[in-house]
Amino acid sequence: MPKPKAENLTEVEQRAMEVLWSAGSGTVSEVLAALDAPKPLAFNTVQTILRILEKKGYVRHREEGRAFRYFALVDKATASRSAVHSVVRRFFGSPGALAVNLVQNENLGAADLARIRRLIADAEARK
Amino acid sequence: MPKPKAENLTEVEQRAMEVLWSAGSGTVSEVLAALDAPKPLAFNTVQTILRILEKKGYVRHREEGRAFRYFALVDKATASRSAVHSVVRRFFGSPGALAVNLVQNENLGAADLARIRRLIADAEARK
DNA sequence: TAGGATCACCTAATCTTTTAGGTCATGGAG
DNA sequence: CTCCATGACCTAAAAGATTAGGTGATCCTA
Repeated sequence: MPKPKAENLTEVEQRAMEVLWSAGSGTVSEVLAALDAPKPLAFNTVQTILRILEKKGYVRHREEGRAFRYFALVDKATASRSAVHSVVRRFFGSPGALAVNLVQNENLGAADLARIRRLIADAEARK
Repeated sequence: MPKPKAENLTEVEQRAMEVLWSAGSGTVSEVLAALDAPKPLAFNTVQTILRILEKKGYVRHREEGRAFRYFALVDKATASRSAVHSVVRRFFGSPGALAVNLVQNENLGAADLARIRRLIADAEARK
């Protein structure tokens, strides 16, 4: 996809991106309406957030009548991979170490465990 | 137009904590010496970082001669769990979903995979 | 056609983070 | 005893994050 930014999403930025990811796109009004945050933000605040996201390269906009319609440039999978890698780098050293930690300490559900078991079986069979 | 903020570790704060975690404790000078950052920081800069960490509750200090010796109040496991939970909350919904994602997409090493396989086998045998 | 709603843009206030200078106290070297 | 290095404390400046007011343009409706 587009340019990978080393920047990280902040809290409100994250929530705004979440709206765009699940709705596909949004005007300022639409994002504002979809953001049922603890406190409702002002129209101008959402507008500023989207402008900052655009400056950071996370979204672009297209004119649509009088308003701007915003589209995510970075998809959720990319953003989540970047966030995961940041945690891995800071605390675990490798993705595998994080995975081990999760399985060991987070009391995962039986369905998740079974799914992981099958993924590993497949991987090991294929090698 | 104020602004509150969740209290997470930032980049330099993280590095300073890393020093305390691995050394057990440290004075400003010791932390400064151990921080072989890209840029060497000023003594006063490290001092400020430690003061901020103390205000945030991550460390405490004890007088030692003329200097302060700092100790981590939050251990690395706790900080890493908090960082992982934040990523899980923002992107995955559950720790299991993150674990599945890692096993599926991150091309883990054979040793990690084997370790996870054994952890799951144990867990499933025990239930 | 007047009035309100919607919107982009500009500006700004506040707060945090990162970085560091200045001041003053003290302890050790000469 | 004097001087300097070390250290705590205070202050602050630059940058980024968060929130929002003000302004003027434009569109919709009565």
